[in-house]
Amino acid sequence: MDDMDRRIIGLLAEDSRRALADIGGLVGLAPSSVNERIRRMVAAGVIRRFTVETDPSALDLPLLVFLRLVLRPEADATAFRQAIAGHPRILECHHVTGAWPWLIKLRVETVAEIEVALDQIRASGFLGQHETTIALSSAVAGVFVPATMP
Amino acid sequence: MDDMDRRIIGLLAEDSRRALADIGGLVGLAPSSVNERIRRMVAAGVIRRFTVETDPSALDLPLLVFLRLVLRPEADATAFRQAIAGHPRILECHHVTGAWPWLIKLRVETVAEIEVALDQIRASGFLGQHETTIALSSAVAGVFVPATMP
DNA sequence: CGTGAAATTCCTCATGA
DNA sequence: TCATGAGGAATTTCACG
Repeated sequence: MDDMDRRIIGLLAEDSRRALADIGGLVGLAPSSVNERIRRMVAAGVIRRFTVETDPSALDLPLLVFLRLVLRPEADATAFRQAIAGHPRILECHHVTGAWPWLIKLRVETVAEIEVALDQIRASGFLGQHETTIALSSAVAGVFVPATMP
Repeated sequence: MDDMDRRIIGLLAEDSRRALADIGGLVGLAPSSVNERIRRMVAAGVIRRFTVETDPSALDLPLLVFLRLVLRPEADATAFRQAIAGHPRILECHHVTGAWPWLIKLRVETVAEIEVALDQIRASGFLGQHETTIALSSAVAGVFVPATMP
């Protein structure tokens, strides 16, 4: 991971379909050298995957929702992690500092779907107190990559 | 945006370097038809860009931080949006429901950088009360796409 | 670790159904 | 809207500096 690698990553983030020759021209390397660096970064896990950023509304997920919650006292955090992993609407779930130890970010099609998601989380049996926050607009929207179906 | 388009997007999200022939084989379409659908989705803005997902730690941004804040009463929300747009560490900034109207997500290299970022936001002159939350671990990490340099 | 050229694979585009 | 096929690019590989 030297500076050259970082420049290549920046260019790929902008447009990962760029030709190796183009990238090479911009960073001052032969196409095959660029190719070799990309191959290494993929192998090292620096690059996790080549993907597409999409418009969430076009995929019928216009609502961005944050859930902050505490688990029930007897809950097993490991089991909770597994219970929510793989939920198609949950984009992120973090264990965080503060009074509400869990922060979940999800995207849904309608407000009704918020309740459905909450019920599904509740079904794990670990849900304690919780708080729902809805995004009204976004000054910086973030990158949306659709879930991959299994 | 029919179901065929959705399947193609799912496959591209998984690996956007897949050959058109592969995708066509999986969804039952000729390579040129897949190409045409992708071209249309890019033109329509359904696909925003082809990009790469990376490991934030490998790019020296291991710390995930959430800021919740209120603006000062006299603050102009539009000016605030512009002030934070383009900040390299701010991945997301949403106007949300609830007692803390703004939610910012950022990635930084060290805890010291949290304070730097806060000071930069404060420099806009709009920052009121605020609360910092640090992610300890992530059950669902989310997708990290590095910022593109201007 | 980087290069350049050969060999392969892929994309593009015009045409027709 | 989709499929076919030819021509032109791009990627990949590899022997060498």
